[in-house]
Amino acid sequence: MANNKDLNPACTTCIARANSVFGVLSHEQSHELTLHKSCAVYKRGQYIFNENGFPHALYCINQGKIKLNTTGIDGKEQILRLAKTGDVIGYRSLLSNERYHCSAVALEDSSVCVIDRNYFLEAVGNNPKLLFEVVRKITNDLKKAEEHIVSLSQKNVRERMAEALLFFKATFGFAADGQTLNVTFSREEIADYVGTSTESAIRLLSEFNQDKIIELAGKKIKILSLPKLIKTANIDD
Amino acid sequence: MANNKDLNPACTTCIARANSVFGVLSHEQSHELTLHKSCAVYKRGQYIFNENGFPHALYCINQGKIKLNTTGIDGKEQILRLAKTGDVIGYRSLLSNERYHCSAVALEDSSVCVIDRNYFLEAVGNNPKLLFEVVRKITNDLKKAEEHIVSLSQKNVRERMAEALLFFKATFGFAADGQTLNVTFSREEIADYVGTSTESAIRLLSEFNQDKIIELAGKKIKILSLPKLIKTANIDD
DNA sequence: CGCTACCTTGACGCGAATCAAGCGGCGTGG
DNA sequence: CCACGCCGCTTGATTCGCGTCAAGGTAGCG
Repeated sequence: MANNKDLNPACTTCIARANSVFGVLSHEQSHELTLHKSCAVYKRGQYIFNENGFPHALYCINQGKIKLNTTGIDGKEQILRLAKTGDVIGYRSLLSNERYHCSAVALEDSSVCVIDRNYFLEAVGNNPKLLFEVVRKITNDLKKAEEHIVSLSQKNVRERMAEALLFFKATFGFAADGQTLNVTFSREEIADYVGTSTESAIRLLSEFNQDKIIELAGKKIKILSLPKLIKTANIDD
Repeated sequence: MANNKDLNPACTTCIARANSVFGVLSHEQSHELTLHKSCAVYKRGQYIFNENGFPHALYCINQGKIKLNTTGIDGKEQILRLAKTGDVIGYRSLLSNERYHCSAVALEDSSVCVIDRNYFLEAVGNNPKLLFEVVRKITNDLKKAEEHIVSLSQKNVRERMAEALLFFKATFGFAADGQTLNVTFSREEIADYVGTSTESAIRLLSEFNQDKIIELAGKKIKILSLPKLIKTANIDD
């Protein structure tokens, strides 16, 4: 499924851990965590886990970007969440003890730590602080999902496209130039987040380009005017 | 805000508790819970809590039906979740320690137990079983929200209306006749769940009525053919 | 160098929102 | 007790956003 590199970075010195839910672990606990995980590398497009599969592990992104998506009508994909370095994925299904209801796919070559299921469940059972961290993550996911519901219900595609770009920026930030989104999607993937057709996504992006809101260079998207983008997204109050 | 009735039912003998997250409490713990809550009655349309307010309590529905909704563009409402007897509401904001991002409104006259915030937070901190119950609830909310996202993205209004009726049935069940939905909404409320205009909701309901999928009698909705409804909802696999 | 996958643009048609008008029931007050 | 007014429901006409189909163009890769 994925190339298993020899290197297995230690959680104690992992830069990603600080921003992750495991930031609350003591040095000793981090060391123990290292003993119960292994690290794997996934190339762009490879699956970390699969819709309908049983969860056997928790995944912590050591370095990279992941999308969580699900297959809807006629095989059309819907991107539900995005994850970056330091994020964990797969906790929802682990905690609810269900099959995955979405798949995790690498958006770029990524190295991901695979944490043993039973170890994780024991760890959260014994460490309320850690469990609360995970709970905070899930409540945040729920909040974002419900905001997405309102957008899909009440906004038009143009507004949702602007929102999507703002969401990508909030999640992955900018590249070194401080303007270009630090992530690349195919047009279809953007459509899969916005909830529209690929053609409409393309049309809107090139409209934004003409309106000098963004600047396109292949898959690179440079945001020229954040205020214009916010206004286009019709974000109130 | 609400008429505070004198009666304060004991959690130890509460029928609703069995189906609620508090089902895992011991007799003694239930008794302690009784000491940290009070019961209030809300009439149809009254607010239990309000968007943007600070959470001071957890609410457990002793008897009744509640909708959780949020205000979007131009004041248009979006129904995000529904709750019935035995359900708790307000846990998301309590656990994430944020303001409410939606309001809770009584769909019918309801009696609701108000559980002290600090007591609840202590209780889940000391009782991993209870916390896991709440986590299971949130993960389920997240799953349903994400399914709703896919529907809003990929299905047309007709399919979503059929899904909505199925969802109402799954949540509140049937009345004594085994066919009529055990809940009544205004046409506008139905539209607020489906994510459409009131007029479209009305048109679709009367189409379903003509197609003998449902039968309308005022706000009562009788489901004549569950299979037809499922087919109309275009539920795959 | 050619194939494939992705991107782009145009034309067309339908679904559904919006606007507008009328109906019916219910509560209130004269 | 009836009249009035308000609110929710219903239906029709019109408009237009956006999805779909179709036809290239382009870039990366074997």
